[in-house]
Order: sequence, then structure tokens, then C-alpha cells
Amino acid sequence: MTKKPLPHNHGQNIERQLDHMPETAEFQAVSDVFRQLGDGSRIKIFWLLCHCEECVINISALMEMSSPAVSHHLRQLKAAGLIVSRRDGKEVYYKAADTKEAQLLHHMIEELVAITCPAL
Amino acid sequence: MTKKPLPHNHGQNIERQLDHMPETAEFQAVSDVFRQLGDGSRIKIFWLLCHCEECVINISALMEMSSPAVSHHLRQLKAAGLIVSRRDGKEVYYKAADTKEAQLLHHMIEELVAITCPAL
DNA sequence: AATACAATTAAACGATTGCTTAATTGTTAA
DNA sequence: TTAACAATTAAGCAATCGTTTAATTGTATT
Repeated sequence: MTKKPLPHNHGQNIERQLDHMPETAEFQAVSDVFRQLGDGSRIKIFWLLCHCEECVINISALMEMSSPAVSHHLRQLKAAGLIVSRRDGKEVYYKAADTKEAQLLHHMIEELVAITCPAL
Repeated sequence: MTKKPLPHNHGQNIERQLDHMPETAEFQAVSDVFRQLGDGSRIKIFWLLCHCEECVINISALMEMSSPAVSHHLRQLKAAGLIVSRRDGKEVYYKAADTKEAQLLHHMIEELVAITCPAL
């Protein structure tokens, strides 16, 4: 397999530097995860569900958002595998998924809050 | 300061669980960072610039994208403080910013690649 | 069965996003 | 001062996104 040379050669041995670069599909998969948390409402919902298990009405109250809007976000987070749900009577309870991925993202959020908002 | 009670009380002492919840503005700031990496092209560019310093033409070649499209992404990443640039003659070189935030995100990407694509 | 409540879904909308093509700016070399 | 190359900017466009309102589904109670 031959690699196409770059238009400019600055003599940096780029092939070694970019060795084991992930496939484009892998970058896409990771960006799909990041995009889930790329919305202020959704990242707050995810954080909430990392700290408690709650029904949609209470999540809506905590978020000060309509329940259809919250439901919409919950569906996306669930499709992404970041949260899980269970029905108990009339109510559906949501919480963060018990996965490496969800734990990593939760930890990441806490770290970024500390870094990007040092004054608070 | 009084906190408004939730519509439903499931007896979980939610006030304690949600203690030191970040402000809405902090969630917004963190989600702004995540959104930068919520695009397959941009996350790949950022990864590249974590591993080498390159000019726009070479980034375009590596990405197989037009230079205006790449320039557009570079501007966003730079505005977010994730990359820096320097001009040398006719060319502008970009690389990842030397900040805690950028390092954390780079590390995070590598971890997520390993988690979400275990077979590769 | 009928009612009430919780949650989801559907349709519609304004706003944002990522890319394309074309024009423009910045720098170097002839 | 041209000419050529690198990079950015601008305008336009289809596609996606987040929310709202209204209708629908699911469950429990009377």
C-alpha cells in the first residue's frame, strides 16, 4: 500500500507522527458521542441523570423545560446509549447508563467545568 | 433562599444528590467545547493537530477536503481556543493549543476511540 | 367503561450548521 | 510591478437541530 505524498514537504516525517491514526469511521463514531453533549440542555440532563434517577416530569421541572422537549432529548441520549430507562406505573424513570463510556463522559464534564469556569 | 419542590416526591432526598450542580451557564460553556468535537471532520482535524503542526494545504490533503472548508473548521477550533496558528512566509501553520483543556480532550478522544471501536 | 395523569410522537417553525463556488487578502519570487 | 501561490472571507444552499403546540399512547384509578 502506497501513501500519497502531501503537497508540501516540510521535512517532519509526518508518516511516523500520524501512525495509527484512527479510521474516518472511528472519528465519526466518537464525534457522534460528543455531539450528544454539544447542547446545553442535553449535557445538563445527562449530568442530572448521573446524579439521580428521575421521572420525566421532575426532569422537566429541574430543567424548566416542557416535557415534550425533555422527552426529545431523552430519546437521543438513550439512542446514544448514554442513559437507560424503566417504567414504574405511570412514570418512566431515567438514569445514566452504567457503562465505561458514560462514566468517562461524566468525569470529563466535571473536569471541564472545573477548567473552563475556574472562578466558580 | 428557598428551592421549589418537584412535582413528584419519590423520597430520594434530591437536594443532597444535586448539591453543587453547576450553573446553567457553566453547562453551556462545557457544551460549547463538546460541540466543537461533535463533527467528524473537526474532530479528525483536531486529532491531526495534536500529532503534528501543518499548513492548510497539507491539512486539506490529509482530510481530502477543500481548503475553504478546512479553513472554516480551523477558524472555529481556533476561536474555541483548541488550536493555535503561526504564519511562516506564505503558509499558516496550525497545531493543538498547549492547554489543559486541549490535552484533556485529546486524551478523551483516544480513550473513546478505544471504547467505541473495540474491534479495531 | 370513563377519567385523569405521565409520557411520547407528529407536524411545523425558525435558527444553526457544513459545504460549495467565487471573490479577496496576504506573502513571496520573478 | 507582475505573477503565482497560500489562505481567508463572503454569499448561497441544503440539511440538521431544538423547540413549540397539538394529538396520541400507555397506565392506573374510580
